[in-house]
Amino acid sequence: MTQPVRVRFAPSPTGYPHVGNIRTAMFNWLLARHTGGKLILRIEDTDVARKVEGAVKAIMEGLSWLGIDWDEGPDIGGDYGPYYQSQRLELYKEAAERLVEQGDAYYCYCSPERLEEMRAGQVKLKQPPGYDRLCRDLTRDECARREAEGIRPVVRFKTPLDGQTPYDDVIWGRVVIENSTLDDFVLLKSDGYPTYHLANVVDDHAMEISHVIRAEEWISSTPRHLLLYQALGFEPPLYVHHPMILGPDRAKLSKRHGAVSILDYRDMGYLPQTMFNFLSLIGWSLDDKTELMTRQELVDNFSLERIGKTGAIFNREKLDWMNGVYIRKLTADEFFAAVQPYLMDDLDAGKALISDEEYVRAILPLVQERAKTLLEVAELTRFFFVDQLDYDAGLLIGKNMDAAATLKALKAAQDKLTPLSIFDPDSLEAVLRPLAAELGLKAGQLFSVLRVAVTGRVAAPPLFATMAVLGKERCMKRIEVALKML
RNA sequence: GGCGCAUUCGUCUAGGGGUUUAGGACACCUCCCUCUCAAGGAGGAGAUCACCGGUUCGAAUCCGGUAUGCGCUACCA
Repeated sequence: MTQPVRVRFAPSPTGYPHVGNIRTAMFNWLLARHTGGKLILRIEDTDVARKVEGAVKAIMEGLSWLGIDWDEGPDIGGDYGPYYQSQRLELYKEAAERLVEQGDAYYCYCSPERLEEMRAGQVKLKQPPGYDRLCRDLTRDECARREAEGIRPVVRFKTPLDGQTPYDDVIWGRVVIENSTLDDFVLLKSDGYPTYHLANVVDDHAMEISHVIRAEEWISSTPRHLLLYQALGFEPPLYVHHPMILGPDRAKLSKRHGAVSILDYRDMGYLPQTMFNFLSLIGWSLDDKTELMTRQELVDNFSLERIGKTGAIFNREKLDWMNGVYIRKLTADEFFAAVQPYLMDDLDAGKALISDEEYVRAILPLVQERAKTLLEVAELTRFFFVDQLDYDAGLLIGKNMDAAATLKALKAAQDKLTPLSIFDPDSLEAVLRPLAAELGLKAGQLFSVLRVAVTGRVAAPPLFATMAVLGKERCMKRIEVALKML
C-alpha cells in the first residue's frame, strides 16, 4: 500500500443508526486506525423524499458512543468538504454534463408511468427488468422538443452493450459481470440530485478515498461504479465488500427482527465495549480462539484479509454473555457511573434512595456478577429501593415446610436479630446458622424463608450481605410484614 | 425470470491437500463449589465439513454440476 489510507463511512440519513451500518463504520475505522489513515464521515443525503430529521445526529451519537471518531466530517470540516452531498450538487451536475458531452450519458425524458408500464411488461414476459433505452439515441432536436414541452429529464449512463467488467474484490476475489446484464442506470435525477452511483464515484474520487469498505449488498453495483470511473477517467479505489448481518431467519437484519439501532442496544443496557467487540466478531475473526478484545487490541490486530464471506446471524445470547463479561470487568467506579442512567429510569424505585450514593455503592457489588445488562441491574436491585415489597405469601413457605413451621422459624429469627447491635454479614451468619440447627432446619430452609421476607424473591444476592446493606431497620420491618402475611 | 455470491456443530467461527479421531466460543446437559440466583472450576453431548461426481496415493480443503440460501435487478441507498 503506497498511498495513504483514506476510508469513509457514508450513511444516508434515512433513519436510525442500524447495527449493520455501524459495523461497516467500525471496519472502516479499524482500518484507518490500524494503518494510521483517515476516516471521513460523509452524509449521503441525496434522497430528499426519504430524509429523516435528526438522523444525522443519531448516527453521530451512535458512532461516538462506540468511540468511533472521524477525521473529517460535516461537523468538524476538513480539506475535502463539504461533507453533505446536498451541498455538492454542482459537482455531480458537472460530471453528468461532462459525460453527456463525451457521449457516455444521455438525457432521458421517459415518465415514471412509462417506466412502470415497461417494467410490468417485462416482468410479465419473464424478461429481466431494465430500462429499454428508448432515449439513448435521441437527437439534439428531439431533446430540445421535449425540453420545450417542459419535461425535466434525468441523465442516464450509456452502459456498454457488450463486453464485461471484471474487478478484484479484496475479500471476494475476482468478480466478473457481463455489461449486457446492466441497464442504463440513472446518474442525475430530474430534481437535480444525483443517485448514489454518481455521487459516490464523484465524491470518492474527489475525497481521494483509497478503500471502499461496504456491505456485500453493493457487490452487484460495483461494475456500474467501475464503468463510471472509467468514463470519468478516474482511478478507482480498492473494493472491500464485507458480509451482512442476518436475522434469525437468515434474511438481512431489519426492523422486523426487533432492535436494530445501535442506540437501542445502548438503551437496553449493553456497554459500548461489548457492542464494539461483539460487532467486530460478526464476519471477522482474529484466530481460532481469541474473542474478547479491547478496542485497542482490535485496532492492533485488524486486517481486511480476515473478513469472511458468509453472512452471520446476530446472536443475542452470545451478546448477553459478552456483556456480562464486560460488566464484571468494570471497576466499582465505572460500574457505578455506568449504572446511573438506568437506575434513574426506574420510576418505581424510591428517588431519594437512588441518589444516596453510599447506599447505591454498597448495593452494586452484590449484583455486578449477576447482571447481563445495565437495565437488568435496575431490576435486580429494585427491592433495595422500594418501601413496600410486593410478593405472594406462598413464596415464604420454605422447602418441606408448612406455614406453621415457617412462622415459627421467622419468629425465632426475629427474636435473634432484634438484640443485634452489629448488623454485618459475619454477625448475621453467626446468629442465623446456629438458629437453623436449633430449629431442626437445614440452613438453606431458614435462609430461603428470610430471603423472601427481606427481598420478596426466591433468588437474590447472598443473604447476609444483602441484609447488611439493607440495614437492620429495613430488615426488621420487612420481617414484621412477612409475619403478618403468614 | 436474469445476474452475482455463498454453503464447517442450533448460533458465531478456526482450519485453504496428509499435523484433524475437524479446534474454540455462545447456548444446552452433568458434576464440583454453594444459603438461593449468578459467577467460577471440571466434564459431556453436538458437524458423515449442503449434495453428487471428478482430480489425487490422499480432499472439509482443488475442479465441475445440482440443491438451498442470500443479495442486486428504483428518478432508494
